[in-house]
This record gives sequence, C-alpha cells and structure tokens, in this order.
Amino acid sequence: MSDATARPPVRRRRMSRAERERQMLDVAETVFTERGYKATSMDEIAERCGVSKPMLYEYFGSKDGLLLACMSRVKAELLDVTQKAMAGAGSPREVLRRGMHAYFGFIDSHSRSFAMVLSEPLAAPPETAETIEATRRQQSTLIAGVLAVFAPSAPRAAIDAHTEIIIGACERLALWRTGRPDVSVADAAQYMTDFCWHGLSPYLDD
Amino acid sequence: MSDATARPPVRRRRMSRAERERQMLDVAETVFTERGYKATSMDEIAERCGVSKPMLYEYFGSKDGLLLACMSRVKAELLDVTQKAMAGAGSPREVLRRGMHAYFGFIDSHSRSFAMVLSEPLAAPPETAETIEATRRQQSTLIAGVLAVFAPSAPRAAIDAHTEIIIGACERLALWRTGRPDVSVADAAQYMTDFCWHGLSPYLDD
DNA sequence: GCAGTAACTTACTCGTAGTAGATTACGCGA
DNA sequence: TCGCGTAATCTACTACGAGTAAGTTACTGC
Repeated sequence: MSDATARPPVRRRRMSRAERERQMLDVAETVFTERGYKATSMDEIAERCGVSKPMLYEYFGSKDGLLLACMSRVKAELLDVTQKAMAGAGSPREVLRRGMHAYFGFIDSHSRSFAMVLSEPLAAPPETAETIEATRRQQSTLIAGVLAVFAPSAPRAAIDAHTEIIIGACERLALWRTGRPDVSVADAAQYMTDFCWHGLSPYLDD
Repeated sequence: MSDATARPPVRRRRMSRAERERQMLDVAETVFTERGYKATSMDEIAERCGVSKPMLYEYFGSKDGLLLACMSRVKAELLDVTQKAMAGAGSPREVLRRGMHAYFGFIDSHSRSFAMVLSEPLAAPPETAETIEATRRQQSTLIAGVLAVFAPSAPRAAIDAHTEIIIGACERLALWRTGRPDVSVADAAQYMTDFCWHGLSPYLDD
C-alpha cells in the first residue's frame, strides 16, 4: 500500500533512447503549440514526459534545440507529404496545385496552431535561426526543382528568387488561413496556383 | 575635480518624456539589431541609454513592449515611404514597381539586419503576436487598397488572399536578399512586379 | 546472482525579467 | 534667490526559468 497512498502510481517506465526521444518530441510539440514557445518551460515539458529536466538537455542540448528538433520533424513530414502529392500529377499546373493542396492540408489538419510556432518563434540566437533557414531550404529545393523543370530557360537567380517568393507567399497564406475558417484548403491552393500561373492579370481590367 | 577623478563625467541629462522615449527607441533598435532579440538584455539597453532599468519598464512595460514599440515605429516609417513612392506613379504596374522598390530600398538602407528582427522575433505571448499582426495589417490595407482599385471586379476574399500572398512574398524576398548582396533593390522589385503581373507564365515553355 | 552500462534523478548556479519604494533634479511662483 | 511640488530617476531587491554537476537506480547479458 506504500505507493498507492503516497503518490498516484505514475507509471515511470524506462524507455529506450529512440522511444523516449519520440515521446519527448510529441509532448514538446503539443506544449509549444498550446502555450507558445516562450511561455513554455522546460520543467513543464519534462514533467509531462514523466521525466526530469536534465533528460531533455541530454537529448536536445537546449530549449532551442528541442524546438528545432520538433520543427525538423514536422517539416520533414510536410516535405514528404508535399512531394508525394506532386508525384502523381500530369501537367505542370496540376503538379503545383496538388503540391499546394497537400501543403495547406497538412498544416490544417496536423497542427493548425503549430503553424504559428513554425513561422514565428525565433527569439533564438542567429545560429538557431540559420538552422531553421536550412530546413526551410529543403522545402525551397523542392520548389526550385519543380521550377527548374518547368522553366529550363530561366536563369538561376530568377529561379531562386521565385522560389523564395512562393515559399513566403505559402507560409503567409497558411498563417492567414488560421484566422479564416471560411477559406478552405482547396481555396488556398487555388489562389496560390492561379497566382503563380498568371499573377494578377486575370483581375486587371485594362 | 570631484567628478573628473571618481567617474568619467557621464552626461546624465534629464530629458522630457518624449525626448527620452525617442532615445530609448533608437538605442533599443540598435541593440536588438546588433545582438538579436533574445540575446539582448534590458540592462544593456538601459546602460547604453545612460539610464536605469526601471525607466524602460516605466516607458514600455516589458521587453516585448519595447520591441513592439521599435517595430511599430519602423513599420510606420516603412508604410509612409512606400505610400509616398506609389503616389507619384501613372500606370498600375508602375505603382506596384515603385512601391516594391521603396519597400526593398527601405529595408536595405535603413537597417538591413533589422529585417531579421522584423520577421522573426516572436517568442512573445500571443497577445504581442496579435499586435504585430495588427501592424502588418496596415501594410496589408495599403496593398489591398491598391488591388481593389486595379481590380474592382475581384471578390473581396480574393483580394484579401492576394494581399497576404504579396506581403508574404515581399517579406521573404527581403529576408533572402540579406544573404544575397548580388541581388539589387531594383532586381528584387522587378522580380516581385513581374511575378505579380504574370506569374510564372513568361518562363514556362509550353 | 552479479557486473556494467545506460537511463534517470536531486539539488544546485546563474542570468535576466520585472518591481517596490526611496530620491533627486528641474521648473516655477513668491 | 529661495523653497516647493512633481516628474524623472535610482538602488536594491524578488522570482523564475535555463542550464549543469555529480550521484543513483534499474535493466541486460554473462
């Protein structure tokens, strides 16, 4: 009866490294999403993992490191989903539309509010910022690849610039959708695709 | 001789509220830019103002508040510059190009690295994030207004969406330019304008 | 059963955001 | 020129959270 009375029998299983790491990432992702990066304390994440703080540091080195790990995982998943969606398409335009649809759909369903964290959180030292940029670059590479295939005649600088333009536009639009439940995933994908294809010209009256 | 020996005669003038506020914002902007948001301590800003920490809190309430005030000021200036640049143009396309040019030019000359702070710093509580969004919305309103004039036939939702797309693209492109000194202000403005006008279609080979 | 190691903990330090309450300098009327 | 009120300012704290050093426990293979 010694444990039943004193403390609720918190099941503190030992876990393998990989198992624990995954669990920590899951918890951290949840808490960061709930509270925001700054308002989250390492102590709280540790507690909700049923583990003590130094464990987190053992695994991720720092609070920034933990956030970074979360983001890397999510971004990798996002990249994968996007890539797969694009694979099945025929026309260039369809490739783009499907990619966009997958992108917005992922952010929407997976963790709508985590999108905030994704696009905002850097209070971080420049080093961390750079790492995040690097992750983003993967996404860029995908887009840039697509553009390069579609437009082999375009100079490199133009491709890079347009890649940044498209990524920025997507991220911002995704963020905006957070407060606009009336705009569906398909709508957003359509807006982006149309805009990429013809810009504003369809709307212009002259 | 009493002050000359003991301590360097730090000129600690008293200032009026408005005067001190401006000075604090100047210093804070500089330090945030130098060190990044997180790595900057309120003590350091206070010291470089020749003032003690509680003064900063008296004026801005919190570290987030101070950052926010900096950003508001810069954004207001940016908005102003952009607006003025657009005023003098004839054709719609020229309006856009001039606006873009002013935008990138401002970020470039005024505080290239502060652009990082502008687009990153939110480790802030949601409330602060919202305030920043509100500031950004001013910029949005400008763009949306322009779009509405150019394309009176477009539905409201489309205008809003395109506004977000354009803002996101601009911010991202500005950030990207930070690491690409070879891309001039004019280049960036041109990329954005062209893309807004016709999207990718000029590059597509089909 | 008994190493040996890998998972895990307790119990700290240190830096920095934020605050309570005393204090000083300046403007202004007599 | 002298006080006197008030606004600007300071000293001296507390609180909390990131990060760490060094020790402790539980599985794993022999």
